Amino acid sequence: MRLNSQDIHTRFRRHAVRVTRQRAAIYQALAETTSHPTANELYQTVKRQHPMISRNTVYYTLGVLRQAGLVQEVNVGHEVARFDGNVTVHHHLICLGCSQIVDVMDEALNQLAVSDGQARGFRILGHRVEFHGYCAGCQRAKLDAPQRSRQEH
Amino acid sequence: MRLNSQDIHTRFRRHAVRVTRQRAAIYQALAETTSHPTANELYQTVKRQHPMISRNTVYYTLGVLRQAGLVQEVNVGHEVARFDGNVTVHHHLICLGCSQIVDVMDEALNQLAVSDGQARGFRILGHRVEFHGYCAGCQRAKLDAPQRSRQEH
DNA sequence: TCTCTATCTAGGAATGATTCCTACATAGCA
DNA sequence: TGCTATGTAGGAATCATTCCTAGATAGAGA
Repeated sequence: MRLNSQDIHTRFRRHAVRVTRQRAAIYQALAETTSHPTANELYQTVKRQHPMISRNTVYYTLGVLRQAGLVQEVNVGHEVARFDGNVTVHHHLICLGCSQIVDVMDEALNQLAVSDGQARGFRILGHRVEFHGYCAGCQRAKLDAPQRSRQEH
Repeated sequence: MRLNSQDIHTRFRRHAVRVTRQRAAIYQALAETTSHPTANELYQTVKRQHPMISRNTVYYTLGVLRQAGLVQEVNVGHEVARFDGNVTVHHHLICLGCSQIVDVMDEALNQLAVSDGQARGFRILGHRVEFHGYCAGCQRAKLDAPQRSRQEH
């Protein structure tokens, strides 16, 4: 989703986040994609408009935006951290073949709870569901390739 | 759960995993705890009986055991990888304060599915639910401490 | 039980994501 | 508009994990 700079300014200030060109560009890059880019991918994208931007700024900014709740971090296995501009409650479908992450919005999944007997005194604030499998493309690719373990991730 | 070396031998061979003292010790260490230790914690534990063991062997062995399905890897946020000797289907309760991970066994959680409309052609093999919150200890600690963001992980 | 070989182990080096440090730049309050 | 707390760039540091390699060993087969 393309955002204009006024939108970004308003959102940032509402969360008490200082607005800089670099931050706006990073947030914009994240808002424009439904893939879940890594910090490095965002760095590469933003560098096209801001050739001087530092990788460090990208990391720092993602930390700021995450703490402000403007951005979400998604982690799959021990892979590199990925980021998601969609901060509504949602879940993920993860391809074990190509590591792509697809958003799943499903009200039923938002209602899950742990029985009191198993909660062990935890105060639960939220939950996240990850579905693991193979996307359509990787299923086709696997027809020719040898079987690999399901535990590979 | 304390396992004798015959049990371990049988399990390993059933999964075509070569048995060595180092591997048995690592697997034993994992079977004896319900916490979810990191590779380094396992290294420290095993080193007490095998002072010459290399950290590399721990990593390599955990990889072998994981591929064989004898061990599960659990990842929370972008934190260090943790391991779980419980390979039955189960889910996790994660403390945002102290990062402890507690197992949740709940048949209802094992039955989740994604609606066809959202599955986007994925063939789903499994799923995992993570509940995030604060354990009893951290709730008490927070009564005195200043509030921290829920997004911190 | 013995031999042989594929696989394991130890340990050091390499990798790569992320964080730390610091001097200069700037957003935005007053 | 000026001032100051905060952000940025960029280089160095950290640290989990992986790679590489020479010597050790599990276990299949004789």
